[in-house]
Amino acid sequence: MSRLAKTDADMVRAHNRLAVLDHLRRVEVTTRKAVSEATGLSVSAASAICGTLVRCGLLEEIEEDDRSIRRGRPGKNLVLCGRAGRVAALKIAVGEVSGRISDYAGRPLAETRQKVDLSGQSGETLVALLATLAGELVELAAQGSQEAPGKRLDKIVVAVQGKTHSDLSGIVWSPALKHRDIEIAAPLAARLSADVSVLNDCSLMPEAFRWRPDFTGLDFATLFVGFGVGMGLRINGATFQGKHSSAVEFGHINHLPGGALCRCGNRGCVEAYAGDYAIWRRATGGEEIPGHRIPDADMAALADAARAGDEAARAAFAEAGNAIGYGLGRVFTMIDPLPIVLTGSGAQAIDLLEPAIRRGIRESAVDGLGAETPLILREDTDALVFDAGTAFALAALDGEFARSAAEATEAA
Amino acid sequence: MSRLAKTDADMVRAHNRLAVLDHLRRVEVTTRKAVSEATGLSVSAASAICGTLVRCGLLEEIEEDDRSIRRGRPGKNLVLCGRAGRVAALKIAVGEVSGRISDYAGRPLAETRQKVDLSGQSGETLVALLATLAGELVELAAQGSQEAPGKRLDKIVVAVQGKTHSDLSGIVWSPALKHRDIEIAAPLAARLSADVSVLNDCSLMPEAFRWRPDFTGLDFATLFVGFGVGMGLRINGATFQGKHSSAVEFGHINHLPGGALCRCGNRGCVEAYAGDYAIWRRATGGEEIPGHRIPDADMAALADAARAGDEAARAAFAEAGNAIGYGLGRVFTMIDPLPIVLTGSGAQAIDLLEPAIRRGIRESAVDGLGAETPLILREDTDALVFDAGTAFALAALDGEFARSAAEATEAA
DNA sequence: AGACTTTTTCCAAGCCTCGGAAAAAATGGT
DNA sequence: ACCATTTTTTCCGAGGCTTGGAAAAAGTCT
Repeated sequence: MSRLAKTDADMVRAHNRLAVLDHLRRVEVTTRKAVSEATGLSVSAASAICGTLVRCGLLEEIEEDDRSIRRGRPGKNLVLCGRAGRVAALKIAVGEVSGRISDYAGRPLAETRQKVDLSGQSGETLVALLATLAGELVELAAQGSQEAPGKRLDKIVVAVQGKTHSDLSGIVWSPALKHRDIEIAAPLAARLSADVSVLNDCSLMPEAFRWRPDFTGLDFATLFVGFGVGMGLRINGATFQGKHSSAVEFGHINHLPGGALCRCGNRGCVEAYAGDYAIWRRATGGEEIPGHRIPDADMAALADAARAGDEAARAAFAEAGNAIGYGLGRVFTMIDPLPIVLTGSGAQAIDLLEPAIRRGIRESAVDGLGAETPLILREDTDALVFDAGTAFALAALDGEFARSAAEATEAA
Repeated sequence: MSRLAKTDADMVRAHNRLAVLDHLRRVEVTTRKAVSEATGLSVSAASAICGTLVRCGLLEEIEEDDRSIRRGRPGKNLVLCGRAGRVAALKIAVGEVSGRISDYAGRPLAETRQKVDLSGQSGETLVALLATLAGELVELAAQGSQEAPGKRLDKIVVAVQGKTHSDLSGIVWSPALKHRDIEIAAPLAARLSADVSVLNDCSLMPEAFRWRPDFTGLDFATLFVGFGVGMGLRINGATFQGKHSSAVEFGHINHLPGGALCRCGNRGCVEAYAGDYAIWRRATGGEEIPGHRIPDADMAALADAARAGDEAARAAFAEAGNAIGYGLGRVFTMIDPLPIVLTGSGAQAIDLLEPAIRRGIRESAVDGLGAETPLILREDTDALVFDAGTAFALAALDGEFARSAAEATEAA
């Protein structure tokens, strides 16, 4: 009925514990006093909460000879306890699955990658594949350190190229798979007895910067330009998740009515100009959509040709940049001019794209606002997705721990 | 530093009081028991809070012979107390200022409207004009009821055509005014000793539905099509406010690269096809932007001509619908397919626009998603803006009351 | 070794909300 | 007319969390 729910002491406790955990995510190491200052809690309350979290096993006190020449009683250093949990970020892409496992402190423990032809696979096979991948990661992590062998995962995030359900339960459609509507979260959770969330890779990306001090309070967009074109948005401090498609389908925002043919069946989408296949066909004079994915090496070669003066290649990249620029201009007009984090093969060809991108923004945004927006390059897309999935998982875990707060029953 | 702030008993109290007030905004009349059920608070807590709010003068108990044939002790009816405050919604448009004053219960007390040539006015004159307008409204309201004469306003919302500062302090630019960067909130607040917020009219519109049960939890867009084209968004239960321009500049989302000339100086904006002036020049074969605002009567006549079979007029409306449709398709691709509340002169010509709008959405959104989205007409734009401004003001007032909670010192 | 400084812990107090019991206010049956 | 029943409201003690100040702890400086 009512939109506003009540609040009580339990929620106060959970909220404040989460505030403490959130602070630790940002600073790595802190003291009770610093927690008090960062959160606004009284020193008594901050100290009490820290004490509880240490007893819960979420935090631990470490001896660290900071030895800054300060007088007075030195603060006890507190850090997140890696042993409190484990999360995995898995990634489903065309012809490949990969993943990273991290401990509760966010330290990566292991990564793995596996080429595999997914296209014809059923949902069960895919879930089995992911379960195996997760098992491998746990195995690899166990080799690294001898403690807590065979420990289960607490939370798994699956990042998928393509459209996912907004309830994080599975895949609606993916270019990596022939089948549609594949349920992932429930069956994978049952197999691994871990919480599973399935999200679109691009819309997840802003999570990678969740605790980065230089991005705190900043709204920005992540832009993937490669075989497809996708976007993630951080607005008002929250990562945007649509109700319907879960993602900002930037690549399918119409660029030119009745324009070039896109994989989605429509005409004139941004992707139909800026996707790898679009740049390729434009440079090679085709109009069809290539049946195969253009290898990264081929795209790199094409970029080099453009740099060497190949006119068709130059024009193809310029047209791609123009479509991206107009798309960004449209987004900026709607939302706000935003800094852009760029990744994918487009980041490698940024020298060819940037002038056209900025010109496109200038021509399409009111007062050309946003044409000078910062462009931050992150060439390693996989790392970005792993960072994002891990942050998403850890944030969710923090929330659960803050709520449940199982105080460890200590001996004597 | 940290993004998460602490919570304490004060915030719990404020939050729960706000939950009670929010419930009352939705139901008009309630009882302590019903409050408990709606908010999730225990009956004791709900009763205690209601008691306090009654003593604060925000709520009052009324005798109402509901006389439904129920046994048991009848609940005491509670309603918002109109005398607890007064808010005004003012509107600045091209050649006109208008306003409505309402009591704390949201009941309109008076409205006024005044044709005036604003274009060359300075900021001081504009503020003086608004102050006079507000004074008139207070006067009119005092005539209606004899109690509390000369009572001041608690909160004023100024809705403006054009771009406003995101801190709600004033106008960046408006088609109604020649001057730019006009400070409104501070000087008007000083004159009237009331809190003042300045917002874009279109982005404010979703607030009109804030407490409407049929819109609760629903994301939707409000679309104004008239002399300009603007949009308001309600996303994830919040009315979207950009950091930079405060508004979704839907009218200036690019429709066709290098297309028709727009008032903003760019080419190909949606407004350059769908604004009154754009439809007019297209129908009359011009390419220039008319120097004057096309009167509503002329637009109505043009629509009638189109209905009577005038080909140029039909084509002009169809082209406008197409641009709107592509614009919506682009928005839907980014955000989500959303129901649309349509207002402005475009609502009067919806029969001419709708087919082209839906075709445009179908051609530009992925899978044509959103082409069948509900289109809700609200022909009275002023009423919509007043509703929205009033709701915005009352919501802000509720928040302040819930926080401050000045318990009235009762005699004896 | 003693004075000083800074961090941490401890304790009583204040606010909320909660749950159950008691009171209040009306209806229905005998 | 009176008593049992039903439903709403109020009252009261308990529990939980934060607060502020005092006391304790753990170093540095002279």
